Amino acid sequence: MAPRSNETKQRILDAAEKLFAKEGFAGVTVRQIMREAGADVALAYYHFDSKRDLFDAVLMRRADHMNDVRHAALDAVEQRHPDDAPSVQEIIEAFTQPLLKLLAEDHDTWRDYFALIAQINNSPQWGGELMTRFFDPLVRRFMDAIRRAMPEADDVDLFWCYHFLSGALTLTFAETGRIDNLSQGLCKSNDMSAISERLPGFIAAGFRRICDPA
Amino acid sequence: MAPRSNETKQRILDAAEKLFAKEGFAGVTVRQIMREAGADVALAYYHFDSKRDLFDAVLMRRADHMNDVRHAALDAVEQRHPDDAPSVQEIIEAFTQPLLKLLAEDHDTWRDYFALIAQINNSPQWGGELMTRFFDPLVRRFMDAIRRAMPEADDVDLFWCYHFLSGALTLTFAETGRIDNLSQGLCKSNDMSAISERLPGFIAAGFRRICDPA
DNA sequence: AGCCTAATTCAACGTCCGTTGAAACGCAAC
DNA sequence: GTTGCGTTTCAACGGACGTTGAATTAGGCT
Repeated sequence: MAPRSNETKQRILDAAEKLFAKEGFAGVTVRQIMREAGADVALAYYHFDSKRDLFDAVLMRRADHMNDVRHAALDAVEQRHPDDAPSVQEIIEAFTQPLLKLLAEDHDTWRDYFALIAQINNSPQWGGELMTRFFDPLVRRFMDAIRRAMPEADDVDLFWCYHFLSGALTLTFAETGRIDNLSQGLCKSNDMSAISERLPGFIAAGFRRICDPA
Repeated sequence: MAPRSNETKQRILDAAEKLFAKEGFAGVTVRQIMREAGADVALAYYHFDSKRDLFDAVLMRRADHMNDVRHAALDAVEQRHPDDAPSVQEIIEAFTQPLLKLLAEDHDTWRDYFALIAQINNSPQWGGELMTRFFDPLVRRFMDAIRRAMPEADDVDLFWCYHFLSGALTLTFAETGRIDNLSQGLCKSNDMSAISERLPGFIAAGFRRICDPA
Protein backbone atom coordinates (compact mmCIF):
# COMPACT_ATOMS: atom_id res chain seq x y z
CA MET A 1 0.00 0.00 0.00
CA ALA A 2 1.14 3.53 -0.64
CA PRO A 3 2.53 5.42 2.34
CA ARG A 4 -0.96 6.34 3.34
CA SER A 5 0.23 5.18 6.73
CA ASN A 6 1.95 8.45 7.50
CA GLU A 7 -1.23 10.40 6.88
CA THR A 8 -3.10 8.22 9.36
CA LYS A 9 -0.27 8.41 11.86
CA GLN A 10 -0.46 12.20 11.77
CA ARG A 11 -4.23 12.10 12.23
CA ILE A 12 -3.76 9.93 15.30
CA LEU A 13 -1.10 12.27 16.66
CA ASP A 14 -3.37 15.27 16.03
CA ALA A 15 -6.24 13.67 17.88
CA ALA A 16 -4.02 12.54 20.75
CA GLU A 17 -2.43 15.98 21.06
CA LYS A 18 -5.81 17.65 21.23
CA LEU A 19 -7.25 15.31 23.83
CA PHE A 20 -4.13 14.93 25.99
CA ALA A 21 -3.83 18.73 26.08
CA LYS A 22 -7.34 19.12 27.39
CA GLU A 23 -7.68 16.21 29.79
CA GLY A 24 -4.18 14.94 30.50
CA PHE A 25 -2.66 11.52 29.92
CA ALA A 26 -4.87 9.63 32.32
CA GLY A 27 -8.00 11.57 31.41
CA VAL A 28 -8.03 10.27 27.86
CA THR A 29 -8.80 6.84 26.50
CA VAL A 30 -7.13 5.24 23.50
CA ARG A 31 -10.62 4.57 22.21
CA GLN A 32 -11.50 8.28 22.49
CA ILE A 33 -8.38 9.22 20.58
CA MET A 34 -9.10 6.80 17.77
CA ARG A 35 -12.73 7.87 17.59
CA GLU A 36 -11.52 11.48 17.24
CA ALA A 37 -9.01 10.36 14.61
CA GLY A 38 -11.68 8.36 12.80
CA ALA A 39 -9.76 5.11 12.84
CA ASP A 40 -9.95 1.69 14.44
CA VAL A 41 -8.63 1.23 17.98
CA ALA A 42 -6.13 -1.39 16.94
CA LEU A 43 -4.43 1.05 14.58
CA ALA A 44 -3.09 2.92 17.59
CA TYR A 45 -1.14 -0.20 18.50
CA TYR A 46 -0.01 -0.82 14.94
CA HIS A 47 1.56 2.63 14.67
CA PHE A 48 2.66 2.97 18.30
CA ASP A 49 3.65 0.45 20.91
CA SER A 50 1.44 1.63 23.74
CA LYS A 51 -0.60 4.53 25.03
CA ARG A 52 2.45 5.89 26.77
CA ASP A 53 4.49 5.53 23.59
CA LEU A 54 1.86 7.49 21.68
CA PHE A 55 2.04 10.19 24.34
CA ASP A 56 5.82 10.43 23.92
CA ALA A 57 5.43 10.57 20.14
CA VAL A 58 3.06 13.52 20.52
CA LEU A 59 5.68 15.30 22.60
CA MET A 60 8.56 14.49 20.25
CA ARG A 61 6.79 15.47 17.03
CA ARG A 62 7.15 19.20 17.54
CA ALA A 63 9.97 19.33 20.09
CA ASP A 64 12.81 19.88 17.65
CA HIS A 65 11.12 22.71 15.81
CA MET A 66 10.19 24.33 19.10
CA ASN A 67 13.79 24.25 20.24
CA ASP A 68 15.12 25.30 16.83
CA VAL A 69 13.23 28.58 16.66
CA ARG A 70 14.41 29.52 20.13
CA HIS A 71 18.03 28.65 19.41
CA ALA A 72 17.80 30.67 16.21
CA ALA A 73 16.50 33.66 18.11
CA LEU A 74 19.38 33.43 20.58
CA ASP A 75 21.79 33.11 17.64
CA ALA A 76 20.39 36.29 16.16
CA VAL A 77 20.75 38.20 19.41
CA GLU A 78 24.35 37.09 19.82
CA GLN A 79 25.20 38.02 16.24
CA ARG A 80 23.71 41.41 16.86
CA HIS A 81 26.16 41.86 19.75
CA PRO A 82 29.54 40.49 18.65
CA ASP A 83 31.44 42.54 21.21
CA ASP A 84 29.15 43.77 23.98
CA ALA A 85 26.59 41.80 25.96
CA PRO A 86 22.92 41.96 24.90
CA SER A 87 20.45 43.48 27.33
CA VAL A 88 18.43 41.31 29.67
CA GLN A 89 15.28 42.20 27.82
CA GLU A 90 16.72 41.19 24.45
CA ILE A 91 17.65 37.79 25.84
CA ILE A 92 14.24 37.26 27.39
CA GLU A 93 12.62 38.25 24.12
CA ALA A 94 14.72 35.66 22.31
CA PHE A 95 13.48 33.11 24.84
CA THR A 96 9.79 33.94 24.71
CA GLN A 97 8.90 35.64 21.43
CA PRO A 98 9.63 32.72 19.08
CA LEU A 99 7.01 30.62 20.86
CA LEU A 100 4.49 33.43 21.12
CA LYS A 101 5.03 34.10 17.43
CA LEU A 102 4.39 30.47 16.54
CA LEU A 103 1.18 30.63 18.53
CA ALA A 104 0.11 33.92 17.04
CA GLU A 105 0.76 32.92 13.43
CA ASP A 106 -0.40 29.31 13.47
CA HIS A 107 -2.63 29.00 16.46
CA ASP A 108 -4.49 25.91 15.31
CA THR A 109 -1.27 23.96 14.88
CA TRP A 110 0.43 24.93 18.11
CA ARG A 111 -2.26 25.66 20.69
CA ASP A 112 -2.79 22.10 21.83
CA TYR A 113 0.89 21.26 21.85
CA PHE A 114 1.77 24.23 24.02
CA ALA A 115 -1.13 23.54 26.33
CA LEU A 116 0.20 20.02 26.75
CA ILE A 117 3.71 21.27 27.46
CA ALA A 118 2.23 23.67 29.99
CA GLN A 119 0.38 20.89 31.73
CA ILE A 120 3.50 18.75 31.91
CA ASN A 121 5.69 21.57 33.15
CA ASN A 122 3.23 22.17 35.96
CA SER A 123 2.78 18.54 36.91
CA PRO A 124 4.54 17.08 39.96
CA GLN A 125 4.71 13.68 38.33
CA TRP A 126 6.27 14.67 35.00
CA GLY A 127 7.39 18.28 35.30
CA GLY A 128 10.75 17.60 36.87
CA GLU A 129 11.90 14.83 34.56
CA LEU A 130 10.33 15.49 31.15
CA MET A 131 11.05 19.21 31.08
CA THR A 132 14.65 18.56 32.02
CA ARG A 133 15.02 16.07 29.17
CA PHE A 134 13.40 18.36 26.60
CA PHE A 135 14.58 21.82 27.45
CA ASP A 136 17.72 21.75 29.56
CA PRO A 137 20.24 22.53 26.80
CA LEU A 138 18.24 25.54 25.62
CA VAL A 139 17.56 26.79 29.13
CA ARG A 140 21.21 26.47 30.12
CA ARG A 141 22.19 28.50 27.08
CA PHE A 142 19.58 31.09 28.03
CA MET A 143 20.89 31.22 31.59
CA ASP A 144 24.45 31.69 30.35
CA ALA A 145 23.38 34.61 28.20
CA ILE A 146 21.57 36.22 31.13
CA ARG A 147 24.62 35.69 33.30
CA ARG A 148 26.76 37.59 30.81
CA ALA A 149 24.26 40.42 30.78
CA MET A 150 24.38 40.62 34.60
CA PRO A 151 27.86 39.49 35.64
CA GLU A 152 27.31 40.44 39.27
CA ALA A 153 24.17 38.35 39.63
CA ASP A 154 23.95 35.51 42.10
CA ASP A 155 23.14 32.12 40.55
CA VAL A 156 20.42 31.33 43.07
CA ASP A 157 18.66 34.58 42.21
CA LEU A 158 18.94 33.80 38.51
CA PHE A 159 17.41 30.36 38.88
CA TRP A 160 14.46 31.65 40.88
CA CYS A 161 13.85 34.44 38.39
CA TYR A 162 13.88 31.88 35.61
CA HIS A 163 11.38 29.90 37.64
CA PHE A 164 9.03 32.92 37.75
CA LEU A 165 9.45 33.43 34.02
CA SER A 166 8.72 29.78 33.38
CA GLY A 167 5.56 29.98 35.47
CA ALA A 168 4.23 33.06 33.71
CA LEU A 169 4.90 31.50 30.32
CA THR A 170 3.40 28.18 31.35
CA LEU A 171 0.10 29.66 32.48
CA THR A 172 -0.01 31.63 29.24
CA PHE A 173 0.33 28.47 27.17
CA ALA A 174 -2.35 26.69 29.16
CA GLU A 175 -5.00 29.07 27.78
CA THR A 176 -7.41 28.20 30.55
CA GLY A 177 -9.86 31.03 29.94
CA ARG A 178 -9.36 32.21 33.51
CA ILE A 179 -8.31 35.72 32.52
CA ASP A 180 -11.30 35.95 30.21
CA ASN A 181 -13.61 35.35 33.13
CA LEU A 182 -11.70 37.53 35.55
CA SER A 183 -11.52 40.49 33.18
CA GLN A 184 -15.08 39.90 32.01
CA GLY A 185 -14.00 39.72 28.40
CA LEU A 186 -11.50 42.55 28.48
CA CYS A 187 -8.63 40.09 27.96
CA LYS A 188 -8.56 36.85 25.97
CA SER A 189 -6.44 33.85 26.89
CA ASN A 190 -5.43 33.36 23.26
CA ASP A 191 -4.42 36.97 22.58
CA MET A 192 -0.73 36.31 22.04
CA SER A 193 0.08 39.81 20.87
CA ALA A 194 -1.19 41.21 24.16
CA ILE A 195 1.26 38.84 25.88
CA SER A 196 4.10 39.62 23.49
CA GLU A 197 3.81 43.30 24.26
CA ARG A 198 3.90 42.82 28.01
CA LEU A 199 5.64 39.64 29.12
CA PRO A 200 9.27 40.45 28.18
CA GLY A 201 9.18 43.88 29.80
CA PHE A 202 7.50 42.51 32.90
CA ILE A 203 10.01 39.69 33.29
CA ALA A 204 13.06 41.79 32.44
CA ALA A 205 12.09 44.31 35.12
CA GLY A 206 11.77 41.46 37.61
CA PHE A 207 15.17 40.02 36.73
CA ARG A 208 16.84 43.38 37.08
CA ARG A 209 15.15 44.08 40.38
CA ILE A 210 16.25 40.79 41.94
CA CYS A 211 19.57 40.04 40.27
CA ASP A 212 20.99 43.46 39.49
CA PRO A 213 19.99 45.86 42.23
CA ALA A 214 22.57 48.36 41.00
CA MET B 1 -21.26 4.59 67.18
CA ALA B 2 -19.21 7.52 68.37
CA PRO B 3 -18.27 10.14 65.80
CA ARG B 4 -15.38 7.99 64.69
CA SER B 5 -16.78 8.77 61.26
CA ASN B 6 -15.20 12.18 61.07
CA GLU B 7 -11.77 10.76 61.71
CA THR B 8 -12.19 8.34 58.81
CA LYS B 9 -13.60 11.05 56.60
CA GLN B 10 -10.50 13.15 57.19
CA ARG B 11 -8.24 10.18 56.44
CA ILE B 12 -10.05 9.70 53.13
CA LEU B 13 -9.72 13.40 52.32
CA ASP B 14 -6.02 13.30 53.19
CA ALA B 15 -5.40 10.34 50.94
CA ALA B 16 -7.45 11.82 48.11
CA GLU B 17 -5.68 15.16 48.42
CA LYS B 18 -2.29 13.52 48.23
CA LEU B 19 -3.08 11.36 45.22
CA PHE B 20 -5.14 13.91 43.27
CA ALA B 21 -2.32 16.42 43.72
CA LYS B 22 0.23 14.05 42.24
CA GLU B 23 -1.72 12.39 39.44
CA GLY B 24 -4.79 14.50 38.81
CA PHE B 25 -8.46 13.60 39.03
CA ALA B 26 -8.44 11.05 36.23
CA GLY B 27 -5.07 9.59 37.17
CA VAL B 28 -6.33 8.30 40.49
CA THR B 29 -8.68 5.47 41.32
CA VAL B 30 -11.16 5.41 44.17
CA ARG B 31 -9.64 2.07 45.10
CA GLN B 32 -6.17 3.63 45.27
CA ILE B 33 -7.45 6.38 47.51
CA MET B 34 -9.11 3.97 49.89
CA ARG B 35 -6.08 1.71 49.97
CA GLU B 36 -3.98 4.76 50.91
CA ALA B 37 -6.58 5.71 53.52
CA GLY B 38 -6.66 2.15 54.85
CA ALA B 39 -10.39 1.73 54.49
CA ASP B 40 -12.85 -0.22 52.40
CA VAL B 41 -13.79 1.07 48.94
CA ALA B 42 -17.44 1.32 49.79
CA LEU B 43 -16.71 3.78 52.58
CA ALA B 44 -15.85 6.37 49.97
CA TYR B 45 -19.45 6.21 48.80
CA TYR B 46 -20.85 6.20 52.29
CA HIS B 47 -19.09 9.47 53.15
CA PHE B 48 -19.26 11.06 49.70
CA ASP B 49 -21.67 10.72 46.84
CA SER B 50 -19.22 10.07 44.04
CA LYS B 51 -15.58 10.36 43.03
CA ARG B 52 -16.24 13.85 41.72
CA ASP B 53 -17.99 14.79 44.95
CA LEU B 54 -14.96 13.60 46.91
CA PHE B 55 -12.76 15.74 44.68
CA ASP B 56 -14.89 18.80 45.40
CA ALA B 57 -14.81 18.04 49.12
CA VAL B 58 -11.01 17.98 48.99
CA LEU B 59 -11.04 21.41 47.38
CA MET B 60 -13.60 22.85 49.79
CA ARG B 61 -11.96 21.58 52.97
CA ARG B 62 -9.20 24.18 53.03
CA ALA B 63 -10.62 26.85 50.73
CA ASP B 64 -12.07 29.07 53.42
CA HIS B 65 -8.93 29.15 55.51
CA MET B 66 -6.86 29.85 52.42
CA ASN B 67 -9.04 32.82 51.54
CA ASP B 68 -9.26 34.01 55.15
CA VAL B 69 -5.52 34.43 55.64
CA ARG B 70 -5.26 36.43 52.42
CA HIS B 71 -8.20 38.68 53.27
CA ALA B 72 -6.69 39.24 56.71
CA ALA B 73 -3.39 40.26 55.14
CA LEU B 74 -5.18 42.75 52.89
CA ASP B 75 -7.09 44.05 55.91
CA ALA B 76 -3.81 44.62 57.71
CA VAL B 77 -2.31 46.51 54.79
CA GLU B 78 -5.35 48.75 54.50
CA GLN B 79 -5.37 49.48 58.23
CA ARG B 80 -1.71 50.40 57.99
CA HIS B 81 -2.67 53.02 55.36
CA PRO B 82 -5.87 54.70 56.52
CA ASP B 83 -5.24 57.79 54.40
CA ASP B 84 -2.68 57.12 51.67
CA ALA B 85 -2.54 54.18 49.27
CA PRO B 86 -0.27 51.24 50.08
CA SER B 87 2.60 50.52 47.71
CA VAL B 88 2.27 47.96 44.95
CA GLN B 89 4.76 45.74 46.68
CA GLU B 90 2.85 45.82 49.95
CA ILE B 91 -0.29 44.72 48.17
CA ILE B 92 1.45 41.93 46.32
CA GLU B 93 2.99 40.77 49.58
CA ALA B 94 -0.46 40.64 51.15
CA PHE B 95 -1.55 38.49 48.22
CA THR B 96 1.34 36.05 48.19
CA GLN B 97 3.00 35.90 51.60
CA PRO B 98 0.08 34.41 53.56
CA LEU B 99 0.14 31.34 51.33
CA LEU B 100 3.92 31.06 51.27
CA LYS B 101 3.86 31.36 55.05
CA LEU B 102 1.30 28.56 55.40
CA LEU B 103 3.52 26.39 53.22
CA ALA B 104 6.69 27.30 55.08
CA GLU B 105 5.25 26.72 58.53
CA ASP B 106 3.11 23.65 57.92
CA HIS B 107 4.42 22.13 54.75
CA ASP B 108 3.03 18.65 55.33
CA THR B 109 -0.49 19.98 55.71
CA TRP B 110 -0.54 22.35 52.76
CA ARG B 111 1.86 21.03 50.14
CA ASP B 112 -0.57 18.65 48.47
CA TYR B 113 -3.47 21.07 48.60
CA PHE B 114 -1.52 23.84 46.95
CA ALA B 115 -0.12 21.46 44.35
CA LEU B 116 -3.70 20.48 43.55
CA ILE B 117 -4.80 24.10 43.26
CA ALA B 118 -1.81 24.72 41.00
CA GLN B 119 -2.79 21.84 38.78
CA ILE B 120 -6.35 23.06 38.51
CA ASN B 121 -5.37 26.65 37.83
CA ASN B 122 -3.19 25.46 34.98
CA SER B 123 -5.73 23.08 33.48
CA PRO B 124 -7.73 24.03 30.41
CA GLN B 125 -10.64 21.90 31.55
CA TRP B 126 -11.02 23.26 35.08
CA GLY B 127 -8.84 26.34 35.38
CA GLY B 128 -11.30 28.81 33.97
CA GLU B 129 -14.33 27.76 35.93
CA LEU B 130 -13.13 26.41 39.28
CA MET B 131 -10.62 29.18 39.94
CA THR B 132 -13.25 31.79 39.16
CA ARG B 133 -15.63 30.18 41.65
CA PHE B 134 -13.03 29.91 44.39
CA PHE B 135 -10.96 33.01 44.12
CA ASP B 136 -12.77 35.75 42.26
CA PRO B 137 -13.88 37.81 45.27
CA LEU B 138 -10.38 37.86 46.72
CA VAL B 139 -8.72 38.56 43.38
CA ARG B 140 -11.12 41.38 42.62
CA ARG B 141 -10.33 42.95 45.97
CA PHE B 142 -6.63 42.56 45.21
CA MET B 143 -7.07 44.17 41.80
CA ASP B 144 -8.95 47.10 43.35
CA ALA B 145 -6.14 47.70 45.81
CA ILE B 146 -3.56 47.62 43.01
CA ARG B 147 -5.70 50.02 41.00
CA ARG B 148 -5.68 52.50 43.88
CA ALA B 149 -1.90 52.21 44.12
CA MET B 150 -1.53 52.98 40.40
CA PRO B 151 -4.49 55.18 39.46
CA GLU B 152 -3.14 55.83 35.97
CA ALA B 153 -2.87 52.15 35.10
CA ASP B 154 -4.83 50.62 32.25
CA ASP B 155 -7.11 47.76 33.24
CA VAL B 156 -5.91 45.48 30.44
CA ASP B 157 -2.34 45.91 31.63
CA LEU B 158 -3.37 45.14 35.18
CA PHE B 159 -5.14 41.94 34.24
CA TRP B 160 -2.19 40.66 32.24
CA CYS B 161 0.21 41.48 35.04
CA TYR B 162 -2.02 39.60 37.43
CA HIS B 163 -1.91 36.71 34.97
CA PHE B 164 1.91 36.67 35.13
CA LEU B 165 1.79 36.79 38.91
CA SER B 166 -0.70 33.95 38.97
CA GLY B 167 1.54 31.86 36.70
CA ALA B 168 4.66 32.40 38.80
CA LEU B 169 2.77 31.53 41.97
CA THR B 170 1.13 28.51 40.38
CA LEU B 171 4.39 26.94 39.25
CA THR B 172 5.79 27.56 42.71
CA PHE B 173 2.94 25.67 44.33
CA ALA B 174 3.30 22.76 41.93
CA GLU B 175 6.70 21.88 43.45
CA THR B 176 7.67 19.83 40.42
CA GLY B 177 11.34 19.50 41.24
CA ARG B 178 12.21 21.11 37.94
CA ILE B 179 14.29 23.89 39.48
CA ASP B 180 16.13 21.34 41.59
CA ASN B 181 17.28 19.56 38.45
CA LEU B 182 18.01 22.72 36.50
CA SER B 183 20.06 24.30 39.27
CA GLN B 184 21.69 20.96 40.12
CA GLY B 185 20.63 21.20 43.73
CA LEU B 186 21.36 24.88 44.22
CA CYS B 187 17.63 25.61 44.58
CA LYS B 188 14.90 23.47 46.10
CA SER B 189 11.28 23.48 44.91
CA ASN B 190 10.05 23.47 48.48
CA ASP B 191 12.24 26.33 49.74
CA MET B 192 9.43 28.76 50.44
CA SER B 193 11.62 31.33 52.15
CA ALA B 194 13.72 31.65 49.00
CA ILE B 195 10.49 32.39 47.14
CA SER B 196 9.21 34.76 49.80
CA GLU B 197 12.34 36.83 49.53
CA ARG B 198 12.18 37.18 45.77
CA LEU B 199 8.68 36.81 44.36
CA PRO B 200 7.05 40.02 45.65
CA GLY B 201 9.93 42.21 44.52
CA PHE B 202 10.08 40.50 41.14
CA ILE B 203 6.35 40.86 40.54
CA ALA B 204 6.09 44.41 41.89
CA ALA B 205 8.87 45.52 39.53
CA GLY B 206 7.00 43.91 36.63
CA PHE B 207 3.72 45.62 37.55
CA ARG B 208 5.39 49.00 37.79
CA ARG B 209 7.20 48.54 34.51
CA ILE B 210 4.04 47.66 32.59
CA CYS B 211 1.30 49.61 34.38
CA ASP B 212 3.09 52.66 35.74
CA PRO B 213 5.80 53.68 33.30
CA ALA B 214 6.15 57.04 35.00
C1' DA C 1 -2.85 -12.46 -13.27
C1' DG C 2 -0.58 -13.37 -8.98
C1' DC C 3 2.31 -12.28 -5.01
C1' DC C 4 4.24 -9.59 -1.26
C1' DT C 5 3.88 -6.49 2.18
C1' DA C 6 2.11 -2.68 4.60
C1' DA C 7 -2.24 -0.96 6.40
C1' DT C 8 -6.56 -1.71 8.34
C1' DT C 9 -10.47 -4.18 10.48
C1' DC C 10 -12.81 -7.31 13.73
C1' DA C 11 -13.55 -9.70 17.76
C1' DA C 12 -11.99 -10.73 21.85
C1' DC C 13 -8.82 -11.33 26.30
C1' DG C 14 -8.36 -10.39 31.18
C1' DT C 15 -8.35 -6.58 34.31
C1' DC C 16 -9.87 -2.81 36.63
C1' DC C 17 -13.16 0.92 36.84
C1' DG C 18 -17.05 3.60 39.53
C1' DT C 19 -20.72 2.32 42.04
C1' DT C 20 -24.28 -0.32 44.88
C1' DG C 21 -27.23 -3.35 48.14
C1' DA C 22 -27.32 -6.17 51.75
C1' DA C 23 -25.26 -7.89 55.68
C1' DA C 24 -22.30 -7.33 59.88
C1' DC C 25 -20.48 -4.56 63.45
C1' DG C 26 -20.15 -1.42 67.70
C1' DC C 27 -21.57 1.70 70.79
C1' DA C 28 -25.56 4.56 73.39
C1' DA C 29 -29.82 4.60 75.36
C1' DC C 30 -33.43 2.28 77.55
C1' DG D 1 -29.78 -7.37 77.16
C1' DT D 2 -32.21 -5.76 73.72
C1' DT D 3 -33.14 -2.11 70.39
C1' DG D 4 -31.57 1.37 67.20
C1' DC D 5 -28.46 3.82 64.40
C1' DG D 6 -24.28 5.30 62.49
C1' DT D 7 -20.35 3.03 60.57
C1' DT D 8 -17.95 -0.51 58.23
C1' DT D 9 -17.39 -4.78 55.46
C1' DC D 10 -18.26 -8.00 51.66
C1' DA D 11 -19.44 -9.37 47.27
C1' DA D 12 -20.86 -8.16 43.17
C1' DC D 13 -22.85 -5.43 38.88
C1' DG D 14 -22.20 -3.77 34.10
C1' DG D 15 -19.21 -1.46 31.50
C1' DA D 16 -14.96 0.41 29.81
C1' DC D 17 -10.10 -0.05 29.95
C1' DG D 18 -5.33 -1.21 27.43
C1' DT D 19 -3.89 -4.50 24.49
C1' DT D 20 -3.56 -8.49 21.12
C1' DG D 21 -3.93 -12.14 17.25
C1' DA D 22 -5.91 -13.44 13.34
C1' DA D 23 -8.32 -12.23 9.30
C1' DT D 24 -9.02 -8.80 5.60
C1' DT D 25 -7.98 -5.20 2.39
C1' DA D 26 -5.28 -2.45 -1.01
C1' DG D 27 -1.57 -1.18 -3.88
C1' DG D 28 3.29 -1.87 -6.05
C1' DC D 29 6.16 -5.43 -8.33
C1' DT D 30 7.13 -9.24 -11.50
